Amino acid sequence: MSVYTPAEVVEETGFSIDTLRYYEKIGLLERVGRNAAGQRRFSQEDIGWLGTIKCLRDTGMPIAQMLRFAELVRAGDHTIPDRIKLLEEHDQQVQGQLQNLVERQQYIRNKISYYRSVL
Amino acid sequence: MSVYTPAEVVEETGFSIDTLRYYEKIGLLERVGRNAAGQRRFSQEDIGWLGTIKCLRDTGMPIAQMLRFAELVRAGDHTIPDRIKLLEEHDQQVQGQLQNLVERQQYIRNKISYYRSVL
DNA sequence: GGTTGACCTGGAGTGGACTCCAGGTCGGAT
DNA sequence: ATCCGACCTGGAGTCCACTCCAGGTCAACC
Repeated sequence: MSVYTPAEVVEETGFSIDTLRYYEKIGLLERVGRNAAGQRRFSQEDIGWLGTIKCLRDTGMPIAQMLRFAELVRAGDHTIPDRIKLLEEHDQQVQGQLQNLVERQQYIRNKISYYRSVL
Repeated sequence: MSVYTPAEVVEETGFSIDTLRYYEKIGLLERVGRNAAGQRRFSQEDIGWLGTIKCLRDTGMPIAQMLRFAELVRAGDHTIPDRIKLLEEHDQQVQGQLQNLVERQQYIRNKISYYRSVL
């Protein structure tokens, strides 16, 4: 049952230590365990959860919604249908981002082509 | 040579009137023409530029960089190579976003599948 | 036994991009 | 005439997601 120091978690997750503390403060991360000196020692589970958080965050989910998701996770297995719903909505949202991005990228590329053509 | 009222531009571009004023204030939009009463009357060119702005903004370009681009455009045709460079860098950046999004989406979908499997 | 360096806390500050507000001007409809 | 709605200005306020700071603890290496 390995534990991780803050520095290791920073290394592994890409979150800054300030962000980790912030996430704990707002309850996105449940109270992390401490050693005798009061320093954080993250569990394997924490790391896993942070991976999920990172994925949701990097796909543009606002913190408020991640908090809702965190609450569902904590509330137990009976919330799984709600979690599916939340993730599916987010997936739709990501799908929209993707479509939008592809379209816009085309516009940018056309613009570049145009610029090239007038050189 | 048609002109557009603020309300029409809001309608056409999707920017709010406050955002339009803000963009003009910071110089992202060149001083827009006014009628006798001092009200804005946007030109066809303004609309075109706003389309470009919208595309760049919606693909995540920060305002500071859009400002640099605006300056290049204003500086004349000799900056076209620089504009190409800027847009290509941005295109790369968009490409990165896309790849990232696709990967993360897979993770989310796997998570959904997992949740479905435990129901 | 003194100096690092990694960590702690609560709370303040930052940056980016808007968004809102008070107080005012027009021109047209009732 | 007056009322309304669309617009104006300069400047203040908001929101989000961090990020930084001051002042402190602890363990370990030299």
